[in-house]
Amino acid sequence: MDNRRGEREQATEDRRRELLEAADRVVLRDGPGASMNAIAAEAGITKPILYRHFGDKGGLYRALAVRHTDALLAALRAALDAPTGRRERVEATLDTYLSAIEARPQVYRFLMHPADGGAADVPEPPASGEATERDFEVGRHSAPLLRRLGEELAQVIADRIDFGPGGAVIARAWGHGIVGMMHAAGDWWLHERPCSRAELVQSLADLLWGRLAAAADKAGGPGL
Amino acid sequence: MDNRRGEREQATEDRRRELLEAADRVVLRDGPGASMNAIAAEAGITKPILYRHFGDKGGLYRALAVRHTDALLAALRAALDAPTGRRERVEATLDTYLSAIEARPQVYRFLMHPADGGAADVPEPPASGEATERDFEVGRHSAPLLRRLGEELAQVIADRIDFGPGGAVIARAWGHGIVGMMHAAGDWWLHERPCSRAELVQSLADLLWGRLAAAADKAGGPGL
DNA sequence: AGACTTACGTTACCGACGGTAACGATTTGC
DNA sequence: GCAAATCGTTACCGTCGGTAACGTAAGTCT
Repeated sequence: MDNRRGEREQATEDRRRELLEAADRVVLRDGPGASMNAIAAEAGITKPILYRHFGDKGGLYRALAVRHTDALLAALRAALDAPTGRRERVEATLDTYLSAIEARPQVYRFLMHPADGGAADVPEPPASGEATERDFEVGRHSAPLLRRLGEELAQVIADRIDFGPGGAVIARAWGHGIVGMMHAAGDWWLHERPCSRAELVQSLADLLWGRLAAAADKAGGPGL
Repeated sequence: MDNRRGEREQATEDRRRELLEAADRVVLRDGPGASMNAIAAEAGITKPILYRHFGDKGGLYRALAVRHTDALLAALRAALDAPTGRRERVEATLDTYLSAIEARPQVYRFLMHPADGGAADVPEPPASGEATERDFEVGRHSAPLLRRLGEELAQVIADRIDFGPGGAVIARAWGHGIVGMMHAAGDWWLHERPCSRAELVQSLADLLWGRLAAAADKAGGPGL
């Protein structure tokens, strides 16, 4: 029985995995606007099973997001924990993040970007009208993801940098701020590719290193 | 005739305004999940009129967003153009942004935050199921808004700071990065209110001023 | 004045979506 | 062999964004 029970649980977990992989495929193919029907079809089953496994669409998405996020978080943590100087660590972390979103832009867009129709050939539901454009409700969850990253970074900062009293709040402000900077700059960069990854890393690290304060005013500028 | 024509145009523009105000009311009341039907009802008309005026939901949203965004942009530009020192200007800009989102959090959430149900009493469509949770497709447009802010700031930076050659790209990276920082930190702050506005402004300005590079390691920390 | 255009407004509808109820199979345990 | 639980289905609901078709009042032309 325990045996049986264990086998069952194992089986359902395997099933879950399988469904998640199918969902992954569909989301990567159809973009964030993938419908539950489409996912079910890809998995070779029908909707109610999906709902039995994940409750609702948000549940499925959450499971999907956790999968992808954990890998990214692990990579970032590794970069953050490298035994090098602070500047090198910051650069490595930025580069790790940018590498990740560069390597799997569709995953990135799915996780972070509310909507964009990351599909190659079918940006919108094939025929009929033109834009049912149901999102995957990604927006509902992308913020939590960024928050998670921000809190994580805040923790690292608080652990390593000695602010005075009340430093915890500063560390959190910095954590969220830096994550937001990375996110926004990365999003822009991924979209326009105006420079190499290394150049962006340098620019952002320079910004974080106070180059804004140190930079000279423009010659012919308005004076200040 | 020209007279007539002018009157007509004026009338339709007034109508547009009126509809936008109604939409505004509904969005502020029902949160970003407001439906076209609800907006039409609030305006005392029916859907097709909305569609004739704004094309589709995105059009309505865009018109709504422009209204609110322009004011914010103007305020930010004023702060950015103040005849003070750079640090003061940065602080003033941050403070202006935070003041804006603090003063009208619902508007902010509508513009920037994909979904959250900013409503006070009716977070989700009253009866029936529980979560139809159609967003206002805000996610589709919040990115453009942030992009716009980022480009705007990039322009200011490029105008005022003298990078070497290739400086335009650096300025844009900084512009988007800083806007992202402001956005993420502001979002976190608005949500948790962990400190006063002034404190957050100081923390972020310090971050931008290179305090990360200058800060001392923690005493008992892992060494670096 | 009476026909004609033009804009405004309506009702009624479409297809797709998220989500669920109700009903078969098929395996499991006694 | 037989009940129970599990896996899967079909068929459906309500809501949504969006549109076609139709009516109506007002200004325009002859």
